[in-house]
Amino acid sequence: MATIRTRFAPSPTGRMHVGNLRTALYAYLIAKHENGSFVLRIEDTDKERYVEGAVDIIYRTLQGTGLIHDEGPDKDGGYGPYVQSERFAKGIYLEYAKQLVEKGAAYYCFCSKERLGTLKSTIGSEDGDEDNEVKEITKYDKHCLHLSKEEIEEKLANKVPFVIRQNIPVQGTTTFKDVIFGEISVKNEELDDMILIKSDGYPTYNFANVVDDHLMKITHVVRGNEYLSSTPKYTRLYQDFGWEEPVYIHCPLITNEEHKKLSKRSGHSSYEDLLEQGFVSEAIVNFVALLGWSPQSNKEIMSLEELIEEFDYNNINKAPAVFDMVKLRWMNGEYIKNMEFDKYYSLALPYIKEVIKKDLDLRKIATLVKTRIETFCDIKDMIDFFEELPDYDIAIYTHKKMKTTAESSLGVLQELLPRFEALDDYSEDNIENVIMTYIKEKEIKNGQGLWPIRTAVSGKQSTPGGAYEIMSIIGKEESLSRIKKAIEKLS
RNA sequence: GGCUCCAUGGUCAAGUGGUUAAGACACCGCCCUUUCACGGCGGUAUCAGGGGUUAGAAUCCCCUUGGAGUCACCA
Repeated sequence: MATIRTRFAPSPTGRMHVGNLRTALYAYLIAKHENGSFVLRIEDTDKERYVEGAVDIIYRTLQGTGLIHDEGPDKDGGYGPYVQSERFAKGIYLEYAKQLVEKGAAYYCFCSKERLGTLKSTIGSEDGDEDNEVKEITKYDKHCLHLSKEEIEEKLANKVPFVIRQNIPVQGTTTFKDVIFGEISVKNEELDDMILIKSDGYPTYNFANVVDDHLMKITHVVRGNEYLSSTPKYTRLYQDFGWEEPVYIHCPLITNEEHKKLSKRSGHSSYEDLLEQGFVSEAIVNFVALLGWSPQSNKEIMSLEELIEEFDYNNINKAPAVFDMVKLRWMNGEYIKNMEFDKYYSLALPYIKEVIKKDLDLRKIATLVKTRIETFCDIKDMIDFFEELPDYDIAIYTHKKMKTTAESSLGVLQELLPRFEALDDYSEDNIENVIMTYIKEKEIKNGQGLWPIRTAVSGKQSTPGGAYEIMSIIGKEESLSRIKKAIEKLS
């Protein structure tokens, strides 16, 4: 069996959306599972949509997720160039398009936009109150197919703008096979004579894709389900060229909560957005891998290596999957909890420093919060009280389960204040000692003694860490000040 | 609207003719506990509907319904 070669072929149009990332991931996993090659190809045939810097984003994303390509613009594997605009410059696409013209499988078309406009027919529900989405549909009428050789020559000589269209037979059906969806047949009459070469000379995505996949010896084409309906046209192209078709793997769509395809516009996250939202790269990859596929073993938390080991594209689901942020959050929390401390600390530090300006033990704060956050962005609201005592309502001193009230709390704080004043070394142990001694003397429940203190020094109903940790972190001066303030409030 | 695809809990999903229909997230309860988390234990909840095929259907076929994708000189 030949070595598997898959490719990831993004367009440099902005950030990497999760659907795109998932496609890249699967392409990578399929190749790596079989020790094959993963190729990166930049599809920049649309100069209108080209975004400056987008290529860098692609590199950074691949780097960040660990989807390392074996070949690409920066790693020549003998099938370059790997950037379509460079391939275009070499005249590759036009050359192949002309081949098809020779064979009668494609033809020059000189129709104006205006004429094309007259071919449009409008569909859509005018009476539908809800979704009266009106669409225009064009099916080209093969008008230029019947131009004589002389007419074509003349127009070309006169520099009449032209495109090259695929000539799809009027009769018969076209069938292709997809690994996930099986055999799919479409009547040829349903297929439009799609444009292969645009009037600016550039190839369309569909054409460039076929030519490049063939030239780069791609064995498995991994792409989103949205391409399923254009695949028959690819099949025709392969057949017209006399090339062997690759194995198609159309991944199920990733949708939003409304079960609609994720798109930039739906305000949904790209990989970069997710990083900004405090997610860990590994968690994103892990989560996305499980959208549409699940391993034989019931494992959910899987490293990229484990994914490579277990991935089997025959087990990919057909149905679209909803991108569930809640579960991503959970998974991210798992990654954070299991993360080695130093790595965690370096990632968490910027978020901590955003709120903590005072000279506090940031490592300690980071530790307290490690098992409590799901994303790094959760840190902020959790630790703000270390920096400054929030304004709080004394109602929070009342806790039924702790058996505390504002009155009982006042008593505890007043009695404890002198002992805290007497204490110099605010280590956790010392503080614990002071408090527990007091609790034993008074023969009260732990909660009765601890709740008022934690509340007083934090001003919050819930906090990461307890009384000892908090006091030890904010130190003597601040602790006393907060307790005094509490006594004042409660009096 | 045409074409194509899809259909197991709220979500991700196992399942491939015989199961008490896994597991995870979420939700609820209990335990642990100085709060909140973490952790542990338990619970609610799924085969869209209708016909077949079969001794037996979540699994095979058909229809209905519902949903999605696509129909560009965008990818």
